[in-house]
Amino acid sequence: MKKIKKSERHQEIKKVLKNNPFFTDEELSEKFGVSVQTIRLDRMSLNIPELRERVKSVATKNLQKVKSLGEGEIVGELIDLQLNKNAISILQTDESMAFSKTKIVKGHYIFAMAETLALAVIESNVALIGVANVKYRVPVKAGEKLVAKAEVINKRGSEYFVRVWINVNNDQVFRSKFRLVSIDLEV
Amino acid sequence: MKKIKKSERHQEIKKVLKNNPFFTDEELSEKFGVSVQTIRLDRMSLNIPELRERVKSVATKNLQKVKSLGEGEIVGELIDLQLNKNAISILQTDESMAFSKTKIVKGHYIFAMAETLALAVIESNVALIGVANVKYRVPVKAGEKLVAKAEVINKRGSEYFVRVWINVNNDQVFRSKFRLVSIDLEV
DNA sequence: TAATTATTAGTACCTGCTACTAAAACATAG
DNA sequence: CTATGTTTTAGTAGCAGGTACTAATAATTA
Repeated sequence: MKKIKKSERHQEIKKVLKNNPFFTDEELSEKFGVSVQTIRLDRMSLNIPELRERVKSVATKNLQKVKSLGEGEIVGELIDLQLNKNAISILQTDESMAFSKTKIVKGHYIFAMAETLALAVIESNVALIGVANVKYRVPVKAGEKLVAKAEVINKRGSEYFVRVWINVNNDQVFRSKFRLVSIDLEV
Repeated sequence: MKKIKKSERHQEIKKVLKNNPFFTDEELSEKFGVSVQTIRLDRMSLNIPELRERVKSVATKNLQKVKSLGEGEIVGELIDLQLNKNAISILQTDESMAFSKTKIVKGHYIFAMAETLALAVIESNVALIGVANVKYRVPVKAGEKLVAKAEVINKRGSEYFVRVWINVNNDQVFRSKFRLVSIDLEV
């Protein structure tokens, strides 16, 4: 490790911790060939919290994200539901859902929103077995608020057909038709 | 807090820490009206690591998850790529991707796999603007290994058409056609 | 009632810090 | 070259949230 200047080391520390927040001060001090105290001073002036706080923050941030895709949850916020008839959900998009260069929301977020709403509108345990007429009409930009509407359009035995539209300000950005079937549970 | 038995407390502790791993032993001891040492013994016999380890594990797990859906990454493992021609990826599914009751893999994982492979096969920066002929043919069970194949079937100006199939043991479980357009970047 | 199981108490030690004081090393200007 | 300021290093005390251990006390059960 060749000797580098304070300002340079500061940049490096920020970079290193950005893509791996799990280094202790001691490990960093070895990495940069300076004392632990120097690393502490560096963190102070860069307003970087201690290891345990960094780890905690990563843990809590992503726990929220995972939970929103978890058991029984729907992607977005369910604001209206008439079982076996129709449902409405909204989803506030942000940059974490988008490609960082283009700021265009990744398609599977939109799809997940539609899918989970389609599942939510049916009361029983269903599995998605078919999707038809899917169309992404215009790209969604990070920050736009999506409104999804689901409508059960047909039921044949244990098979349901659900249509889902997603709009931004009344402009349709997505639409599709889902085919769902009830699943019998053996517990 | 009424007095409960050891076994009952054990179940409760597991449950509590499952949906919030951020409690200290002291907080748990207050919650259950027992001493800190009892909580420690409980954790020992349940093989539950200490707070800091729990936090760290949540953090690393979710950091991986975020990274695997991050910049330029594809869902699954890219095993073959001929730019602008075709690509193959594989994805080992597990229970974390499935509905816990039915063990059926959630549709958006499959969709994300197809979408990211379609994006990967095109060299430039593209946005997904259309999907057609999507079909989930049979449900995928947790544990099954998905093989996705993408093929560029047409190119009109900045617009690409990519077909993606996903198979489990040569049985097709998904197929679709993506429409992608190049994006001009202003940095 | 005795034996067993569960709970509590207490001590020493650990990691990865914070907060602080003070000395040493280095750089730069006059 | 010396004085001044900046940067780095050293060292101490204390904290949170533990581990690992010993030992005593309470509650259950045979």
